Amino acid sequence: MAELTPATRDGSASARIAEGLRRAILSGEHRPGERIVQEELAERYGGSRIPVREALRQLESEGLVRLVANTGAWVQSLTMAQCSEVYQTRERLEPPLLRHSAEHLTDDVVHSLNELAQKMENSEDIEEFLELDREFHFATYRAEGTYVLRDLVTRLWNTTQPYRRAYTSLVDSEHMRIFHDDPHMPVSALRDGDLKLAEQIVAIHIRRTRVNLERHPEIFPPTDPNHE
Amino acid sequence: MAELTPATRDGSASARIAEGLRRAILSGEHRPGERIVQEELAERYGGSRIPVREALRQLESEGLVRLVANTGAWVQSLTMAQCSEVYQTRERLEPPLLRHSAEHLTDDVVHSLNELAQKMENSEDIEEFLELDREFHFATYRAEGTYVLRDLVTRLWNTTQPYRRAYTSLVDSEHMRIFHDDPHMPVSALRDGDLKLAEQIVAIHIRRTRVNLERHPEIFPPTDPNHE
DNA sequence: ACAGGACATACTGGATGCAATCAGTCCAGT
DNA sequence: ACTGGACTGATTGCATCCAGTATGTCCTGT
Repeated sequence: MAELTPATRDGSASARIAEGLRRAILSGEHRPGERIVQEELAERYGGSRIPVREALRQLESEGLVRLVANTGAWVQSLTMAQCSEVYQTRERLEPPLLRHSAEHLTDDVVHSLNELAQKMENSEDIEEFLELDREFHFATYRAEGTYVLRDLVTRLWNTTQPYRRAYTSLVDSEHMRIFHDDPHMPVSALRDGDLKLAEQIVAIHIRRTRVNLERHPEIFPPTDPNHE
Repeated sequence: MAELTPATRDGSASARIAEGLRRAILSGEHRPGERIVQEELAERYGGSRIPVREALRQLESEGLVRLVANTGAWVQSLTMAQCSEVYQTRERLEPPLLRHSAEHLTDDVVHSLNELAQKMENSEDIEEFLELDREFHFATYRAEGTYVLRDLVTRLWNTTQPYRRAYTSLVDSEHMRIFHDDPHMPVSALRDGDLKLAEQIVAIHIRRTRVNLERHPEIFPPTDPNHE
């Protein structure tokens, strides 16, 4: 009986730290390129450096943190090319994910999607908007039987979050946001059962965001190619 | 000058252990569901449990290892559904990756692809075949300017490696391998510059493997849904 | 004044040790 | 005989401590 895998739980300290730091990075509290000092984190989360280091390893593997041996940790920063690559990948993955999910979509979810779309339109605060946007997307991707893909997409979202933030605030300051995307559109398509259309809307949305990001190289670090 | 990210190197011990364990899992030395004991690894790689734990965190994030708090680590095992999902994802990602790469393909690479294809046809040993197959694929994916996507595909390959092994030996024992795939086909397509065809060949190859895997549920763990 | 090198500081990497938790075993009670 | 509970061994999680490395500073020599 020793070889069966029990249900997953998570080691308290290191999991807590990983979660907290991930949230801090995604919320913009730490910005790309910023130095992360182990001891500060340890103190902040009330522990020693050991669980901090484990958390950093995990976040490194998720692409949120960059570790250099004997030197330190930094919040990961992407070049424009890398960011584009992530968006191109999303463009490939999210439409089929949406399709999978849509087949199990309940009226409840459609209703809450509508509510979220409404809130997004009315949102004035960028952080709130980003939060709603994320919630909106993952609400549509909440299918049974898709774990791998959803996890993958989540990671892609996470690594590009800082640039989505920068882009949103840019577009926002140009008072362009409302023209760019109407979140009601995909919901209508889903409600009408027009999956093909919904897929296309998602793909176009992702592509447009990428193209617009590529128009703003000033968002990205100057030269540093920082590949592995 | 303190906020610039230096070039990446890797902490010796924990990186070495992660690499070694990854290789051991991929080579089939450790099989899915097998228990991993920290102290054994520490002794094997000549270190303490600290770097072992960091390595385990990393491999967990890569999907090769499964950690349960206060309980232990196991080599990750996938259900058939999860494995199918990975293959469906690969089917989406590898064709465009191939296209990107093909644009930078040199004659040298095409030549070595041909050699690899030849070796694969002549290979009698399953482990050798798996090794060649992997080398073959990643040789075609060696493009400039695609890091994110290649890394992603590598991880997908890694997590399904044990099942690819089981499948190969199954097909092998049925003397079916030669009918299933001719690695010369995609190379010809690439040499002729027919990217569309090459993409299709890759997609079909992945799909066929998935469908065949789905015909052999005995390869996978019996019930255990082990989601996170 | 400037370049090169030695020193000091700060931080990371890793080892050891201890407390906490889990799994399997044995025993008692029914 | 079988179920339930306490116990023990094994293993993980974490904190403290020490060694190694990198960075920034200061000093010396030209």
